[in-house]
Amino acid sequence: MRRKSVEHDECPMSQAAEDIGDAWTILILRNLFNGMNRFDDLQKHLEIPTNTLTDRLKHLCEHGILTRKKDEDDGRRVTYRLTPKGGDLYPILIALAQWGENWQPSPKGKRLHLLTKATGEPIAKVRVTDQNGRPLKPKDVVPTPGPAATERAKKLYSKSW
Amino acid sequence: MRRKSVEHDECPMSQAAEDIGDAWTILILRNLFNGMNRFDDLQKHLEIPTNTLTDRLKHLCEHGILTRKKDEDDGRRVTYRLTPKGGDLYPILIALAQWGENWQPSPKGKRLHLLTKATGEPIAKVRVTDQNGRPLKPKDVVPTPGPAATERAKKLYSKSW
DNA sequence: CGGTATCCCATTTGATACTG
DNA sequence: CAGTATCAAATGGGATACCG
Repeated sequence: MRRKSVEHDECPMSQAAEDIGDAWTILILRNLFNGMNRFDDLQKHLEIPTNTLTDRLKHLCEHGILTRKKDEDDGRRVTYRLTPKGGDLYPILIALAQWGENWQPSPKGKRLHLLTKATGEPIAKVRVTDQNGRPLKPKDVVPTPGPAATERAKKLYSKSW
Repeated sequence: MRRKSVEHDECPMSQAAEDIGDAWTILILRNLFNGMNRFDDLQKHLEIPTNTLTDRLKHLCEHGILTRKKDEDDGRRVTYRLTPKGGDLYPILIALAQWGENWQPSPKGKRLHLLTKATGEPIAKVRVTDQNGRPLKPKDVVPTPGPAATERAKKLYSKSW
C-alpha cells in the first residue's frame, strides 16, 4: 500500500506491517523458517509468479530481513537466509498462526500443531506479559510516546481527541 | 491482495495476515485498542479516506473482529468495539510494535514505550515459549500438520521438497 | 454523524516468454 | 538456477461530492 497522509515512520506497528503484512511475504517467511531457502523451491511450492517472488525477496533483502548469498561451489545457486532481524519475526508469525487457528478454524479440524521438540507438548500461547511473566491485558499497559513520537501519536495516546 | 493459486484456508498464518495485514487495518486496530471507537474520530485522526475506512470497518465486522452498535440514546451515533476475537489480536500488535521499535528504530529515538500500568516498568518482549515459560527458538518447535492441513502444507512440513 | 457514490489513476498482479 | 522483460487486466487508493 502506498499512502500519502501517514508519515512513513510514524508507528512501529504499522511500519512493521507494511514490511511483512503482505500475504505472499508471510508465506515466504513461513517457508524460510522451515528451511526452504532457494528461489525455485519457493516458486514451485507457493506457485507464486517469478516476478512477484523476485519483488518480495528483494524487498526483504533491502530491509535486512534476508541475506542473499551465492553458493561458493555452484555460482548459479543462490541461498536466502533469515538475518537476526528476520529471525526475530518468529513470535509474530507464531502469534498469527495461533490466532488464525483459534479464531478462524477450518471446519475439518486443526491445520497446524506447534509442538515443543523436547517434550512433544504443544507450545504455549504467545502472550503479552510483564517482566515477571504475568499476563497483561490492554488495560494493564500504558502506551507512552517517546522522543521520536509524532504529534499524531502523542495525540492518540493522550486521548485528547 | 487477491491470489488465485493459494487456497484460501491453507495457512492460518497467511490467512490471519490477509485479515489484518493491511496497514490501514493495523492503524485502525491500534486506535481501537486505545479506546477510539467512532467513525469520524478514526477518520480525522488517521486522515483516511471515508470510503477506505468504511471498507476496512466492514471487513473487520464481517470477520467478527469488531462489532458495530448504534447508540441507544442517539440513533445516529455508532460505536465500534473489539470482540474477544479482536481483543485477542493484542499480542500480534504488540509483537509488531516491539519488532518495529527494535529493528527499525527512528533516528530520533524511541517512538513508543509500553509500560506496565501497575509498576511503570516496561513490559516484557513477546516471546514463543513452552508451557513452563521457557523460551523456544524455531529449531525447538516442530510444526505438525493437523487433519485439516492441505497437501501443500504437509509437503512443506515434511521437508520433502 | 456515518456513511455512499463516482471517478480517475497509479500500482500491482499474474501469464508468458526469454536469458546468462 | 535464478531471475528479467513485457503486457493486459484487475484492483485498490484517494479526491470529491452527496445523502439520510
